[in-house]
Amino acid sequence: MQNNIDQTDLGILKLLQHDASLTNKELSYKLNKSIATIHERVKRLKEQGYIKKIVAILDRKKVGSNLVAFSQVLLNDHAADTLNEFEKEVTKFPEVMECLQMTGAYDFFLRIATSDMDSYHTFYRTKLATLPNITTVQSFFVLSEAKSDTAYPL
Amino acid sequence: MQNNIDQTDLGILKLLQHDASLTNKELSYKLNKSIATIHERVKRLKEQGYIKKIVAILDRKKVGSNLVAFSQVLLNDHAADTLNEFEKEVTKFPEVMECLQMTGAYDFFLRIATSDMDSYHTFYRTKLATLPNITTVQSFFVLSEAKSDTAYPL
DNA sequence: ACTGAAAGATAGTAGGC
DNA sequence: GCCTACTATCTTTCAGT
Repeated sequence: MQNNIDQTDLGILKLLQHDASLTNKELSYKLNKSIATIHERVKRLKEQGYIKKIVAILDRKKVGSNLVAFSQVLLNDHAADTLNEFEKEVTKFPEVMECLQMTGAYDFFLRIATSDMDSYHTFYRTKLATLPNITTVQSFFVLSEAKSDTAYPL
Repeated sequence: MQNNIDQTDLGILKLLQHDASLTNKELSYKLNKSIATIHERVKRLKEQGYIKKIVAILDRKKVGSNLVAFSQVLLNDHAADTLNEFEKEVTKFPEVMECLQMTGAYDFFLRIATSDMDSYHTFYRTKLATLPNITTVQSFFVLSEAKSDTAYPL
């Protein structure tokens, strides 16, 4: 944490990462600052990259992503080029929401959203498994989400 | 996917899940509808729960979450009460961003954000490991994020 | 459903403390 | 760095098609 942000900035970040539809007026009331001050802070937090983006979180089942999988991928070669090439190709698939390189027995964790098991199967056979240098893919499927937050502890 | 949404609604969802700072005016231009129509659609998509919330996505390293872990948890008892109790308690920890019940050898996947390995260790010893009925916890740490999206394929 | 236009609210700017 | 006040822009409502 770079300490060029103060308590007011932190307050703004805490609130906006849970609800970015709050107006500057509402923030100014909650944080006891003027609207102009809040406006200036929020602008700076965006410019300096503390706030990367504002997004709408959708109900995944309502938009057809009924099946979410975590697939752990092991490659047969760990040269930088091989890892980069895998990342470059796998991140192109819209089903792949996340691609994380990890410690442990596998190289990557992928979060994959599809409509059902058939379409996961199709994704696996026609997209994921066609990528070069894959040794093993082990997949787990989400049964339920007791918590699903994008907010970091602040 | 319930089919009470049309191509315009889908267009709105596609755009807003990547950038919710788009104004109705900008959406109306991109989707060739009037501002009032877009306004009405967005309002309905929120009311019907397609859009669950609008959030700011922060730069995790800038706000001190330098270490992200996925911890797989196995419980020693799979009665509904035990599972519910675990979920109820573990989701209270602010470090736990996600708690997903999963298929496979483990019961839960937790996404845990801390500032460094020391503070992960403290979290593990003073919070996670104090919960009852845990048999095994296996943790993997994020090395890099080639893709990290909240947007579902639409 | 969609539109255009009015009314109300918010974002963004400027000047001063 | 913070404020008040002003202007520009956007949201929200509504009568009309």
